[in-house]
Amino acid sequence: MAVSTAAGSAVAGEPIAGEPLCPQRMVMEHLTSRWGVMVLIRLLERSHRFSELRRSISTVGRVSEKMLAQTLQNLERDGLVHRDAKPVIPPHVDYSLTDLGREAAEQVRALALWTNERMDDVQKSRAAYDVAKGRASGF
Amino acid sequence: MAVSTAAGSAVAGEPIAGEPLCPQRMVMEHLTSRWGVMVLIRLLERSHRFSELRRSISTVGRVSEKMLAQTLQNLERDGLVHRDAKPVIPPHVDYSLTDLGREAAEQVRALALWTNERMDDVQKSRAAYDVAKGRASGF
DNA sequence: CAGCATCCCCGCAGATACTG
DNA sequence: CAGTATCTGCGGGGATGCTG
Repeated sequence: MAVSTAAGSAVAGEPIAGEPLCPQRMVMEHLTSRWGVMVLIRLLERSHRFSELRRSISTVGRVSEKMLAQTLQNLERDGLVHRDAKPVIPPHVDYSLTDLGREAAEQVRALALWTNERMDDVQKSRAAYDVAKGRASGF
Repeated sequence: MAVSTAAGSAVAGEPIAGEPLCPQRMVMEHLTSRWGVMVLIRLLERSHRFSELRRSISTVGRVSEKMLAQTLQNLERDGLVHRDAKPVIPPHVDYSLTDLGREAAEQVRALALWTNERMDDVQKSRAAYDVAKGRASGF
């Protein structure tokens, strides 16, 4: 495990760090992230509390609190989600879409719906592709 | 090749591996991946050759050949992109959208266009959020 | 209940080299 | 030209523990 020598970078003439992504790409990432999609779609129906969202989404896959919180923060920062924290004990926080967020959510939902509708075609295409490439699933 | 040392796992009672993502999520990933979006939008105009795509996309950020190839393979496997390899020297490969891919590309483009249109609002929201949180960008 | 801080694994993706 | 193969780093994201 040759730990020493910073090695990497090799020739190096410029920073090794990947470019920071243009701002629009970042919005897209937030909108289409694994849980961003689900959050937006759920909030399109009605506002939800934190753990309400979590349970609701759990039908599709487990969300860690961390990732849900992060997702919500990203969306809030982008002005897509409104966070209403009521100063009571125990804490009660409602999340809802802003007008901007509603627009975004409609787009995202359209894409998600299309994906669901066309899933069969995609699956068939995948199977055909795999067979053609000899990557049999059964072997 | 992904040796994946099962090692550690510490407490673990169940597999450490993250769940494999439902098939629909995988399609979404391909469609909205960093380069997937660009590829679909470019191919919506007209068919492109490999390096044509690469150059065209490079206005937005550098794509490694590896990632472009991978992106195209994913989209091809999902039946969204058609690959036409002409048996000549030097090689000549044309990529174009299938009917299914065209539908997908329209959805993705709509989302991308919305993002561009609303970018100003998002940026303002971000700035306001950062100020409110004390994360001043200048200070 | 709704988070934040910390630790740590493993898989995405860039760089480099080689091929038909 | 249009890819493949191989190595490696870095950071996304899960698990756990603590707080208001």
